[in-house]
Amino acid sequence: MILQIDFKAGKPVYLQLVDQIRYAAAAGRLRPGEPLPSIRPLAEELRVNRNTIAKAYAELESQGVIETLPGKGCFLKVNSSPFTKPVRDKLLLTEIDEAVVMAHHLQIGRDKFLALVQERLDYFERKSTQHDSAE
Amino acid sequence: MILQIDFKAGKPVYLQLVDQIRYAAAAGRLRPGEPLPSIRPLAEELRVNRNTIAKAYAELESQGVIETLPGKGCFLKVNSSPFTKPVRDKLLLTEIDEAVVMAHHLQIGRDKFLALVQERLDYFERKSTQHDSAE
DNA sequence: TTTGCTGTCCTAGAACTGTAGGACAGTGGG
DNA sequence: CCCACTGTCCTACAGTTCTAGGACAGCAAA
Repeated sequence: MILQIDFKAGKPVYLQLVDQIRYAAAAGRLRPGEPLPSIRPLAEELRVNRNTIAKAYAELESQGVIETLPGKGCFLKVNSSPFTKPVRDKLLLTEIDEAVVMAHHLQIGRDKFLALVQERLDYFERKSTQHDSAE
Repeated sequence: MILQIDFKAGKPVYLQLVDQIRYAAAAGRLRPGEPLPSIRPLAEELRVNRNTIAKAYAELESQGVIETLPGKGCFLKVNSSPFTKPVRDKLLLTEIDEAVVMAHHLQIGRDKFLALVQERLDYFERKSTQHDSAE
């Protein structure tokens, strides 16, 4: 887990961490069951308060991405997504709609949009299978 | 333009308006060149300060979605997107990646994801052509 | 010009958010 | 048990954000 934060990015540090960890999990760079860096050492390394890391982990836990074993640490969840199917569908639909609306305003056509989507799906799929076999 | 705001949604009012207008434009419910509701009447109707509406419009203008003609009002832009191609690509890619990462964590597979994307593309396309011809 | 509309700038206060430090609770090896 | 580690809760404060009201500038019809 290589985590980097940008203090002058405008974006809150804890959200930068949330995004990076979500992304890393989707790319297979962080695998189910694997432990996340523990809060205090990571806080020291990144030069932030431990509660900033704790807040990121709490957010990830509420999203069902990680789980906390009291006294042991935080781990990437094996079976992600604690939400019901309708809730999951709604969450995803919102994201998809945002992308589709964005494409409209950027005047990017259906074909190019679909090509980009497939490209990114390939990218994440390739990455995660790489990490499954080798690494 | 039917705009509705939810004061207990947690989301800032001006952002609710930005989203609704972007969405309406993408769905063809608001067409290029068409005027937006003027600030003061809309503010009164929605029971918010005029600056809240003004802030939403300012944000939309900075996104290249609408334009302001001094003394006349705000109108949906005809040729949207004042950004360069690399910037547009990066903006869209960010949105797409968010959706793809979300799908991963919701354990929604590639096929269902692609089906949903196409469904939403169809939805917006259909809506906007409906509004082009009829109504 | 006057009137009434359009959006805009400036300022201010209330509310919220992000970050931080102290004290506490669960776990496991010596 | 005791110590060193794990994460958590509580409180606090600085900074930002959101919303709001007053005064101002551009446009157009009477």
